[in-house]
Amino acid sequence: MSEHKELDERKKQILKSIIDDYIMTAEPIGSRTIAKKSVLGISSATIRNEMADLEEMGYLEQPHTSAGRVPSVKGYRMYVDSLMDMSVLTKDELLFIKENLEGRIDRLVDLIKQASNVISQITHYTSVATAPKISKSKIRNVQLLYMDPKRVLMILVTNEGMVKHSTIHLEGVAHPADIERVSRILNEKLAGLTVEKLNVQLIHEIQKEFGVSKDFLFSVMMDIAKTIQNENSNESEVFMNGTTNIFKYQEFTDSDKARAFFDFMQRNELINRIMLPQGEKGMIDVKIGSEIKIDEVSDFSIVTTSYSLGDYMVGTIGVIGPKRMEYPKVISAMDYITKELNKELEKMFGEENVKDD
Amino acid sequence: MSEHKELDERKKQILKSIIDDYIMTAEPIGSRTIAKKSVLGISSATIRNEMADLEEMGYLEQPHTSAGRVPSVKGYRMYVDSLMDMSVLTKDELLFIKENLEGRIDRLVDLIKQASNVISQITHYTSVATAPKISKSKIRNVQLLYMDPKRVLMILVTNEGMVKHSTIHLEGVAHPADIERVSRILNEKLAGLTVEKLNVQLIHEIQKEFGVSKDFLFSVMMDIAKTIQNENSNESEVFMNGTTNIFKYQEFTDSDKARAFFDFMQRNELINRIMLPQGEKGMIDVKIGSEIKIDEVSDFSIVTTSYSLGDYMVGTIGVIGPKRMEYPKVISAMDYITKELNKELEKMFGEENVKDD
DNA sequence: GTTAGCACTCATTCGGTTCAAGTGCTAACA
DNA sequence: TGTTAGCACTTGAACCGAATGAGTGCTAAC
Repeated sequence: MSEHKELDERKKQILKSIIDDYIMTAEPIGSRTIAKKSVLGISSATIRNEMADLEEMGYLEQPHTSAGRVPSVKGYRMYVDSLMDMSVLTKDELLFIKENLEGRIDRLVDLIKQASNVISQITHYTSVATAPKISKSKIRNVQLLYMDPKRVLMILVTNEGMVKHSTIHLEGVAHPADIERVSRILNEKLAGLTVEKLNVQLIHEIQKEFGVSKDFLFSVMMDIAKTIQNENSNESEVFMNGTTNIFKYQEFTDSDKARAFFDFMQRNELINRIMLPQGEKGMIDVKIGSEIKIDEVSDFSIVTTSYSLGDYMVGTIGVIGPKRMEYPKVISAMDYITKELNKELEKMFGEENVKDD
Repeated sequence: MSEHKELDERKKQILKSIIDDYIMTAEPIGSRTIAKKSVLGISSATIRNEMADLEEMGYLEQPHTSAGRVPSVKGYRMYVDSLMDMSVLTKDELLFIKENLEGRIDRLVDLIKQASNVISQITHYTSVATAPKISKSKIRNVQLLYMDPKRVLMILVTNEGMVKHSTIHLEGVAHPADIERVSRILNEKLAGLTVEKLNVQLIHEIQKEFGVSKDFLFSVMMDIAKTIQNENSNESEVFMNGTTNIFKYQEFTDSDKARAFFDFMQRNELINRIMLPQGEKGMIDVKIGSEIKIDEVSDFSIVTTSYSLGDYMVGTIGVIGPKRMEYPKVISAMDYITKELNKELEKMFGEENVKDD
């Protein structure tokens, strides 16, 4: 019974062994198993004593008296923070990632989807990604297209080449020629601006200069702002891959558990909550079970990190899997993939942004 | 033992009773159950005889000798084709559908997604919809935007107001002013055309008239065609709702079955196969178990129908659920929702198409 | 043609036994 | 004092056989 809370070296080794084993088997680990596998020339009885200590300290739990031990959240925490071996991806994995991310993808969202897809294939867990938020993005081009007397189609291209569109419903009646004229004016006046720059002054200015209807200008600008800021609302669009991987892990073969998982994965607001960017840039954030603070996923762990371009476009990618996740593997995969993704983003949009500023 | 294969009235009644019951309970149905519930003043022994006949004729099956009977695919087929009562949606359901489809949706795909969503909520099964195919659609507007010396963004608006975009990679180096000029020319020349009209002659014509680079024109046109025809390739984009409803049905609580279902639902090529438009316009197509001809879903039934606008835009919506599906309810829901959807599409795009022709 | 009655089948349930894994504790040992 | 062998004890899982009961098919009588 160590009277301080610091774990001595041997306890650490034992804890690590238990967790390594548990991650592979999902079965409670007994003292004999560790005694046999561990390099420490130590009997099972001694290990039993140590395990009792570790349980008392809160690193391990016992499903029932005659079963082996299972890691607690605190145990996993310790494991992730200071016990686990770092892992390296195999040559094949690195190649697989590169091949699937480099080059041939033109669209921002397709790239993100692909990154998510790659992560779930490499890790064998479920991966989630949120679409990038681009509130600080500049307007490259705005175009209004006459649809019918009551509707105008607004197409917006941001500096990154993202294309958004929406339909504007008119109060009055419009003529194609008018719409086209306003379209030209707006394109000229708004190009290069960020959403924040769209304000009442600007409307006045344009109105004065060109004599365009104030109401119409107002609804168009509102629409543009909404269209961009949709991306920026508290609910981002979410991409998922490998949800069925959950069935690979015995603790979720029970159909109630699986169901709970799928139900959770459909709840966008909750997914968004776990996907809030955490920590500093480039940091990989690990949350284990109850640390997530959402009851529905207290049996899971999530590993998230954010991708970005400069500081004006940000999104999050993550992995969700059982608490006994292969943390080393997931972390190294996420790290590498995020870097590749960032590189790719830089390639796609990097230079222009520098150039434009 | 009726010597002809035609079922007499009583057998039909019994078969219908059994299937009605089985749909509700998913338990094999015994002769006593039917004797008690049925209006025919007939003893269980007689029903036993009839059931034996029905089994011999292939309408029923017996999981094991001491169990009740279960409908066979042939039984369900008979039920769907001529036995079942038609159902009517409740006032609340009709209202729910109207409220969720009418008005307030601007975008084509959002409307389809919403229809799929509504179907899964009304039926409590999984619903699937394919994005509309629009190969015969006309070009309303084409625009090229200079991105950087090697890339041009092409934005295409179809007559229905669908916005598509893609990035064109250039061989040579382009100047913004050139791009803009070509953009104007193309917009003028291509507006109102269908994809099929984009051919080599047209390229020559434009080249002659404006002296634009042939290579460049060619790659832009290819891109436009590809962009529209993507929609028309053998793999449409698929929208799904209510996949987790599968857990509601006891025959799929077994996690292997659930897993098989989810695995299937991820296989786009298979979903596309079951979603091929069947039968005539407005027809509701029911396929039961093995009739689907895809092993992975031989435990399911699917009900599909297509939505359309004129004859140049078509997509399919469907429901997938257990073979013991509530066919009457699903069929009436699909029927009503498809009609609402078509009305909505007509409202969105109907008049203009007439006008443009 | 219908039905009562009965012997038979067979999946499911339930209690009890055994089994094996694992523990905690004690006592002996280095 | 820390380590270890040994042992009694706990407990979930697996196995087994009997009882249960839903349902059948068949026979014989109506």
